[in-house]
Amino acid sequence: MWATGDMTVYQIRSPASSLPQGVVVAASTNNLHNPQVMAEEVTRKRELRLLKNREAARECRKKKKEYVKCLENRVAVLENQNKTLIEELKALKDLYCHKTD
DNA sequence: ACAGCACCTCGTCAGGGCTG
DNA sequence: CAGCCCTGACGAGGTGCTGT
Repeated sequence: MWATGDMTVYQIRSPASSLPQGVVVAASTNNLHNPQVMAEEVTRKRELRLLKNREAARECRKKKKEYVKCLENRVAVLENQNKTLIEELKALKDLYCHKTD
């Protein structure tokens, strides 16, 4: 998504390092041997990834909250329907009893 | 007033699933 | 298969309540 232009891209997966999550390291061919530029790039990528994940987590929680609210509404609707049906059944039973008397 | 507890929110990590 | 997104799990910090 945010990998750019003529960068060559590779990946480091090292849980014990200071980069616990998978970090995509990208280097232009120009800066391949410049450690400082490489380090800055790593930091930038990590911050970007954390920012995106932060927002994704917010969105995920929001979505979950809405889902739960939706389920609660549905429960309320079904409870009302159930109540109505029980009353209807009761009325029909009463009617039937008086008919057979 | 304070400690202890339960509960909530948020950021981060890990890992699975999807897509080009 | 790499890169990305989504989401469960976890820990940290904040808040309100309750017993002492």
